[in-house]
Amino acid sequence: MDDGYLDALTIAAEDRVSEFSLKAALDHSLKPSQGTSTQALQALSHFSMDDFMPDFDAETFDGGTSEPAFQFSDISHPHPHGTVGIVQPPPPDSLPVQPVHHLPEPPPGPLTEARHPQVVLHNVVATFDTGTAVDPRTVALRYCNTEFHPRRAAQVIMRFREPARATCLIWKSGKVVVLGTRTIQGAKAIARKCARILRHTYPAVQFKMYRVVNIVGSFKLPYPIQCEAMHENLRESHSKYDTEVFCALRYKSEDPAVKLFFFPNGHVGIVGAKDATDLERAVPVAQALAQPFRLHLAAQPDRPLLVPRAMPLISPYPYH
DNA sequence: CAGTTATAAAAGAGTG
DNA sequence: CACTCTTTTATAACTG
Repeated sequence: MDDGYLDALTIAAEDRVSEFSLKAALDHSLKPSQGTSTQALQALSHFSMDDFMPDFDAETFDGGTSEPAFQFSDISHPHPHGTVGIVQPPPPDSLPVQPVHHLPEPPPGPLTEARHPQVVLHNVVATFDTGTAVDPRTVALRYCNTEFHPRRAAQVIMRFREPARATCLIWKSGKVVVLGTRTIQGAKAIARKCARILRHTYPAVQFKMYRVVNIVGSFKLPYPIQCEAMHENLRESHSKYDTEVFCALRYKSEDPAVKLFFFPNGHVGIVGAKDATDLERAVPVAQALAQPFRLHLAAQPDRPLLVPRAMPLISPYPYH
């Protein structure tokens, strides 16, 4: 590690430029012999953390003037399908977030929770095309909070401060993958933010072909499940249950086209959803599949319970 | 406590 | 040409 590198790191720390970005730039793009530590620092120091990740403002963002493709309607207005029955996970150290939109009035009865388990959205994956060739190395050099390991992968990783761990993967073709947001609208906001940031360097950057490709969510059934018995009752092509490998029953749903994970404690994971409707429709499907195999601990004490090998149910549940 | 197991999805370079 | 890798995310049992 040469002196120029250490100097650059020191000054970078003072300038609030991230160390790993500078390090990546030096390691993968620049040679100390060329005196490029200073060069890299100069390039990076043009951008402070706030320049790089300004708070999103739907009113001023991109103005919506130069490119008709930029529409803010989906940010300022609810999703066409709404987010009925879907809530965001509560932020740490705060009260649970209530659903944004109105839920239909639940039918009377004690099983309200069982009839309307609330799906929590955990991750959204989306893609878009800037329509312009991008040099990953240049992007890694120009912006802080980017990561580029050309020997490991071809894309530049651009991480965002808000929401936490929101990430964009940028390829030299100009195509971008957006990851890590917990709302469908948030993914598009990050995508647009990425496009705007790239436009600093590549003025021709557009925002084309945006689409959500995958949504991950989960919900809790109010009873434990006999996964072994459930698996035996399902078509072999659609159900996989091998506790030696993974402790959940994996179910391939066709409508909606998602993968469901049934955990013995009643947690159900949903992956592969394309929109909020897929998540909503997965709930009754999962309920119908699991209901006949819920554990009735107090009902039949004489019958031995089918206990999954890898996950013994230790504590009794208050369901009869 | 971190990593492994499994899952979807996109991108594209790299490997067999 | 078909995979693998990389990234994100929840879920939970198990290993080091």
